[in-house]
Amino acid sequence: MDHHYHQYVEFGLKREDSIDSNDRKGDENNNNLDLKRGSWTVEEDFTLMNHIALHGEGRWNSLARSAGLKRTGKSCRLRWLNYLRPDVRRGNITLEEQLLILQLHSRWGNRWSKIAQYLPGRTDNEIKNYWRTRVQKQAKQLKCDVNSKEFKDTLHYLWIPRLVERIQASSNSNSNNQVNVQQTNDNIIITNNNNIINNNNIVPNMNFTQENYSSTTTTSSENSVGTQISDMSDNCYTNYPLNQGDYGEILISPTGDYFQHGGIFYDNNHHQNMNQLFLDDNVCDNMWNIDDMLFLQQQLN
DNA sequence: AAATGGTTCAACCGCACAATG
DNA sequence: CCATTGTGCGGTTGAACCATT
Repeated sequence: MDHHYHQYVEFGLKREDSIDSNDRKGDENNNNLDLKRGSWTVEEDFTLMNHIALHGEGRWNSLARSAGLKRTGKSCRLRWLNYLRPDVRRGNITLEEQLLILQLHSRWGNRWSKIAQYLPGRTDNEIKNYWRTRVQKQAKQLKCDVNSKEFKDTLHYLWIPRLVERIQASSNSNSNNQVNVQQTNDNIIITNNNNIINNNNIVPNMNFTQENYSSTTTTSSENSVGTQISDMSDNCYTNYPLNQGDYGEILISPTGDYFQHGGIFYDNNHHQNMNQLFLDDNVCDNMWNIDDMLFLQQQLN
């Protein structure tokens, strides 16, 4: 079970790092000695959400000041974009998302924000973390550099086909959206009904040979490199220690129509996206279907 | 039960660039 | 132009969590 809100554990400073030079400049007229760092509290989150709901986002330094937050503008921006923003998706990275990340990274490298543009609701930070904690970890276990040809081959010939296989397998359990995967000498073609996805449109230099692809589709996670490739999709993002109720009980009215903090009530009809932040777990699963992949293909063309 | 080591991910930093005046 | 301020990005950190001993 995934939850939208993680835990709040600290109400004080965790870090006493020096302040970013730009932030220092930006806050010279403020009292930067009061600047707070470290984890955001529930109160701070609602102050920020309140302020943005009323005044919009942007101009983060002045926003931080006028909202009364003892934070840098940068910190407010980051908190909003990576966490509080209503359309931030949380929870498991789906198979389709994993496939996209691998493909787009092979095309653009560490252009996290660019990659994130193609994964709605995912932040560059989250994708970067996924890459570092999952993909780089695999490279480490294979005892090869993440940028080496050896590892890239492993990605292309083993990992990605395995993902495609799993996507196909999961689609087979849904008879309304069956996916077929065919391979040519040059690329993989994913189809559902009359639609076609040609992976060459996504990653021009990613080719799969018949031999490589067929071998991986029949040997599951075993592979010819001699090292076990763990199944990334099974162990990611499983630890969300705080129940959503721990947060929601504070905020959501018994009817679910309003939530409130500090005496300010929010009309669910006008801020339903914010409530969705706490309530909607269902959105997270199967968001990317084959039609979305087709849409992506069109966008990339 | 306690210690230790590994993992995760939110938050930070420094820098580059854009916008503004 | 130049200086200042604001924004965005990629890399890095470290507290909390988890697994193992």
